[in-house]
Amino acid sequence: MATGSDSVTIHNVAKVAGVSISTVSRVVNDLGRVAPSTRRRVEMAVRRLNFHPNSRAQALSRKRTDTIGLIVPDFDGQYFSMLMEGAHEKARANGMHIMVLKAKGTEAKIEAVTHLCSGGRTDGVILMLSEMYNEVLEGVGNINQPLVVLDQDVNLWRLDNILIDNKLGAFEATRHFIAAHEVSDLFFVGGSENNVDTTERALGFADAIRPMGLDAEGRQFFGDSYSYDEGYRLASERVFPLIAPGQRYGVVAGNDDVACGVIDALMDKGIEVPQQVGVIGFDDSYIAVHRRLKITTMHIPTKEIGRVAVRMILDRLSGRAAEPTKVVLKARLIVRESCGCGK
Amino acid sequence: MATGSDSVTIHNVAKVAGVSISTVSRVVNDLGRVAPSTRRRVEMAVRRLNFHPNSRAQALSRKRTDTIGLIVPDFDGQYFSMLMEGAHEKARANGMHIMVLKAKGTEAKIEAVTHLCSGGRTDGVILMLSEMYNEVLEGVGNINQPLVVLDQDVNLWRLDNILIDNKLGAFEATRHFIAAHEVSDLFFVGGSENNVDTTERALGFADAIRPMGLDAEGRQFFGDSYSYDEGYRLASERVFPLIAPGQRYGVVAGNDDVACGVIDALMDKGIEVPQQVGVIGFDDSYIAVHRRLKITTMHIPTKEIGRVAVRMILDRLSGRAAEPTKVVLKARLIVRESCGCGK
DNA sequence: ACTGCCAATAAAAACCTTTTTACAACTTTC
DNA sequence: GAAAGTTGTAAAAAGGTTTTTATTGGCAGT
Repeated sequence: MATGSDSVTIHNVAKVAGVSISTVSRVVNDLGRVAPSTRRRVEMAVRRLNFHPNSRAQALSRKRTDTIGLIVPDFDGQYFSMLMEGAHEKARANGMHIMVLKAKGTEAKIEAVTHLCSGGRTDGVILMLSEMYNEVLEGVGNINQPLVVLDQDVNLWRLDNILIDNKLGAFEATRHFIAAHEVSDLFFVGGSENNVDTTERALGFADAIRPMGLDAEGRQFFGDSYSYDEGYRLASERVFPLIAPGQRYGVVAGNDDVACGVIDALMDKGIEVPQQVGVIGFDDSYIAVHRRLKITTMHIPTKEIGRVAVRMILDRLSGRAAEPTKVVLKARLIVRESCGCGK
Repeated sequence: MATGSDSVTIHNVAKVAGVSISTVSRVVNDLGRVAPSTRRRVEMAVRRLNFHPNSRAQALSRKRTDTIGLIVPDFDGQYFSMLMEGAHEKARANGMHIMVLKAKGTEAKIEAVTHLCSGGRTDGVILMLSEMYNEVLEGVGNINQPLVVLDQDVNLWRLDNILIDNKLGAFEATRHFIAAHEVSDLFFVGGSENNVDTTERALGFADAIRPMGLDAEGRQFFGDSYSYDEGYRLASERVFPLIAPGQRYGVVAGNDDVACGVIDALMDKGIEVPQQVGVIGFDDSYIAVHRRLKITTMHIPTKEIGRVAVRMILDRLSGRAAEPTKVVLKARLIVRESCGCGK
């Protein structure tokens, strides 16, 4: 059906319709006044020639690419998928596209942002930042495009910013053990102590157990990373020795991977999970519902992060937003089985 | 450090260096002959002004965007992440970018391809196709860009094509039960019977059990979809009644999700997995190693698919490739615990 | 009937490169 | 020492839009 062979330009349409190219442009973009009869003739020509405006020329002329850059440290995991989902949805709904770049480490991130912004490859950039944000943002320097930073509080930099309230999330997870299960003691098993998420979550945990007269000291265990193996190791070596028979305990894990490791380690040691020790994870990742024991976890509204990030860029592009905005999203407790509820 | 305020053009550089813009272009792109002294002056000016060629203008002039479109039906799951990983890696290594589009359903896919190709938003497109490929490819019509189709054999369409040998994969999985475990009977639990992957895998399964004198009839069970719940249901209702005590069985599942469902269902019925019934999954997804019983599964080289897809587009763009190419990649058995090995 | 205004459209400028063509100023070559 | 080739650079064209400015014809007001 389509006539193949590309490159039918606005000039061709103009010639066929017997008008000037500016008239074609006005018809196609639906602006300015055009006589109904002229409009009809142009539309006819557009259809007949199967004209599609050359987006490269449009980009040059309009000084924008209708593209938003999304820079992430990694493609795997629930987080990226959901972020992508939200960002893509919002972007497409506004005629924009998403260009994805992976950048791990400070240097790579600086390079990625610069690469996208400098030549005007994008109209705005969403940057997922983990540690070392100061170095990255310094390296990026004055950017000429809207930049939204995810996951790190970059207050000082006067940038749009989206955060998850990790502290509150961990607080609520811990509170669930205290309020809904009669635990006598609680533990936090995290990822790396250098990871900001972990430290915030640990803080929320500490806040929640304090009213019980418990001190965080000796109840928080950190490892190398957010991983199944670290969870397994920490639970075997640190948590297990503290479990006394006849008592009920709660473990708040740094994320779902760690939670899985913790559960399996305790089970391997002969502890009954969740009857004797309940476990709550973090992130509500895919694995939380794909195990025999469904994991109670804190859901992070990652899709919403993606949506909001794109909205922020759109707002800034359209001049709607004036001041840098910080949006803090709440994590939500999803009660399943591993805490001891239900089953 | 960067002077902010964008829009320093090649003209500015030319003026500062005291040369013409064509000379600047030749220096920046490192082509043609330029006197060493001139080169030095230009490079100096470039650095001083912090000049970055406007990529929009480049795109218009060069008639390419250095962007490859990646159209997928879904963002979640291992498959997308790994595909992205491979495609991004190969693309960036060749100065190209990846623009991601989600399109579910025939109409949406046609629209996505057309949208990307027609206005020259991309230089080539990778299209992940599930069912109904004829409708999609017909709707797309004559395209003016390299198009690589994944996962569906589109031989007739004279397009570049990447496939996984599902039949062989299932054959090997089944053979493993026969060769390494002394099973007396085997079952295949798949997703939907309309899914091409499923039917191919079922075929491989049938081929493998035939030499044992077993017939596929009554040994293959299909459900609505590739899901945990379907696996659980089919295992409870169809497989479990066929299990006799004292015998050893093997189940080849349509994918890892289904495998998980099968395992949990059988365990819930009191069957010993993997001692009495071994299970092998498909896809080597994340969940395969994040359960208590590690799942033996067929690894699909998804990252490689991404790499090869980009390479194909690059080859076609550079005119290296002449004829449409079909690449068939093999799935690989990853032996873990659920088949009965190891543990 | 003339000025002034408005609607509809055309013409031209701008966007910023890359690439082709043109042109000097030197080197060779015979 | 003139014709032919080389080298380094400038000028101009091309790429396809959008947007601004100009132009035309028709019509109302006086």
